[in-house]
Amino acid sequence: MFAGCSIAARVTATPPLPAYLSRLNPEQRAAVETLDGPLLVLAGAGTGKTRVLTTRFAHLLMSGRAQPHQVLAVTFTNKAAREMRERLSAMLQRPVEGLWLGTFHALAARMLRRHAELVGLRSDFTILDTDDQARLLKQVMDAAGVDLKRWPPNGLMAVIQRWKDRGIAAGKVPVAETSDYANNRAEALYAAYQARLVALNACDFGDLLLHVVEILRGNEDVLQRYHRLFRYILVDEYQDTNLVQYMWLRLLAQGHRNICCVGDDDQSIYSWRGAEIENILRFEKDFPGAVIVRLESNYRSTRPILAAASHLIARNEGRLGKTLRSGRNDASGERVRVVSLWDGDEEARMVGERIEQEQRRGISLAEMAILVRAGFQTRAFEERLVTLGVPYRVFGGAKFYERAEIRDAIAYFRASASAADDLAFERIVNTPKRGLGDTAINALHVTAREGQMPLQVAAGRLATSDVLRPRPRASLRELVENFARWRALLERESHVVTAAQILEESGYTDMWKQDRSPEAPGRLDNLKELLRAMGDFPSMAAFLEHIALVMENDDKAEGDKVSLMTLHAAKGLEFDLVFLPGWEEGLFPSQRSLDEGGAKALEEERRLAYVGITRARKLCVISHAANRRIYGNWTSSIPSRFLDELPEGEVQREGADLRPKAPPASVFGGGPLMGTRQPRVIEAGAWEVQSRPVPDFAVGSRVFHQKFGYGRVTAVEDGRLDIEFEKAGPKRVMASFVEAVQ
DNA sequence: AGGTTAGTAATTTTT
DNA sequence: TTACTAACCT
Repeated sequence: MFAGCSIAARVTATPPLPAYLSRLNPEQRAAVETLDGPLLVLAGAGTGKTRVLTTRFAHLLMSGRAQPHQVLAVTFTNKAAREMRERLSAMLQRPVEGLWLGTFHALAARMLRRHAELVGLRSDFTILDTDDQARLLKQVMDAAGVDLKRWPPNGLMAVIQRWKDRGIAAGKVPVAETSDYANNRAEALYAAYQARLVALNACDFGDLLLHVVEILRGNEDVLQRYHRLFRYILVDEYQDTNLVQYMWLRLLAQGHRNICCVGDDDQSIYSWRGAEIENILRFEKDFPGAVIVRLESNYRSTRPILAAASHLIARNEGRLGKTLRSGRNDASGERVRVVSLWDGDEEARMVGERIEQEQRRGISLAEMAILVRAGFQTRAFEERLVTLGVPYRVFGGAKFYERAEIRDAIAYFRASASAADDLAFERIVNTPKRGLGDTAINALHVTAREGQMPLQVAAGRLATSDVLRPRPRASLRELVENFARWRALLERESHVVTAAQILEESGYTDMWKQDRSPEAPGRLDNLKELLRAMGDFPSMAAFLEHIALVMENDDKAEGDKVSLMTLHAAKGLEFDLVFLPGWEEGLFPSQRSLDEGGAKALEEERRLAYVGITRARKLCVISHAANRRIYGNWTSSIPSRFLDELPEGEVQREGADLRPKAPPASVFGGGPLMGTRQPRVIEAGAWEVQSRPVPDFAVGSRVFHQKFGYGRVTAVEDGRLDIEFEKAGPKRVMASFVEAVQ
């Protein structure tokens, strides 16, 4: 009884712990409760990052530290933003309004609309998609007389994008960041492109952040306003931020410095998109006095999986350092499998068999995934799964809003809503075909430029002049009349009804109805889906404003299906069973990455491997094939160096007899790869050499190959043979895989 | 103007 | 191998 009293007294002495905090482990609680000052949360894979983020947000509100609108919460994807919003309102048990929660781009766009005039835009500026950007840039280059064959627009696009990622505005390119593209004309073209954007009252994705940073830098009063507004800043996936995003955050965090960044340097895999891993590595320097909390208790994977991932990633030099430990009691489990196979077909067969086997053992297909380095690798597995009748779903590919039919439809809507939207009008002026070819389009541009008018107005002029032949002239007249009518209709009818009418009357739906290709019905479905989605918005203007930034990806997770996707697309997901095929030098790590980025790129490839392994909860099956058909011809490959970097004790090797000997000269040739590579140690037994000695082959000798059958040697080079096969035609194969006959 | 063919290039893609 | 683009023919 006395004991009972004293416990009661102690409980009432400290305020009761809110339920949402009691569910956290100590390190997670530290991440949630360290509210003031800069905080970096290093969240290893599977350590409850999302839970910490949302709990921290909820804690800020519940403890009365901030009102919902006083917290700036930034994510990279719409999906992450949506998830955070949903979990937050579940935690607070009410819908939350007025949040500054969204993607970098959406939040920047929201700010930019408020201050657009400070960078020469109107607040109703259009956000261009990649396609519009490319076309506009091409026009600018064309006008500047650049030889587009010699200097592909995509190259300049990349240069400009990189500048924007790094916070460099047109006219302010530092000497160290110049590009020799098109004989040093890149800077001038950048300026011309930006001028065109302003003239069109438009900006691209990169501009959203860059413009806002310029505004915050140049307008103290605006900056002050945001300092007063945001008391706390939360950032997700900090390892993926680029320089301009960092600048934006830094400007906003000046003063109170209540910035909490959550991320994992070991999962930084987007440097090629401008992400700077240095941002997270130098957090302490950027924000002196910063607290760092490491989340290292992993609740996702078995011990061997964690051990394999940790051992591999420990090879990287540039990392803050973190060790995943199992947070579960039941964490023993099966060793990671490394399976060696003869060729890609056999690899696909192996994966298919194991999928069926595991399915029989009660694991659902939705809990299995095949994760590949590059998109084209999914094909072999698709073919196999189709043969087996195993349902699967391929993630990635074109996003809903990136599909041609969706962009076309939106272009119609944009051009209807605004006669000044030249890019939209130009996109659909001859879609469906209206007999308006190069001559007509050129005439349109000339008229528009001379009269300083939008293309649609120019089209009206041309329709009543005799510059064009009768047929295109009539087409233009009809189109101009249509747009005028649709614009009027938009004023008095619902935007969904109008949209449906636009697609009908323009002949756009008919175009797809008459299309015989197998994709056509799907495209019509997508258009219907688009119209349905429009209903969620109050007006056409509201719909168009949001579409560029927040149109969702189409992949609905319905049905029990195996997931097929790239390693990049898999970040943030988890599965019971994960297949990681194609672990071969050249493919993974990717030769191209290594060529372009050297040692740093190799570390990023290794992080990609780490991401892949840590997606698995129960079993991870890694494989490589000795032979693979790449772009139509057979190539032999050596196992990925990453396979040597797995801890021997946690790994079970299978199918050793088919592996080729240690790298003779790699089929990928010398090149930078050889320069950046560490010398490999081939453990005896691990990569068992074929017992049969490799005989010498003379040009002209007759040989047999397991896969291609009989053939005659036409050339011998460095352990490889060019062989003219009787059935399979000319191939280049490793000498060790053929045997001499007669 | 529009369809056909030959030539060439080929990762990863949050917005 | 495939997919996209640019010249080329009708």
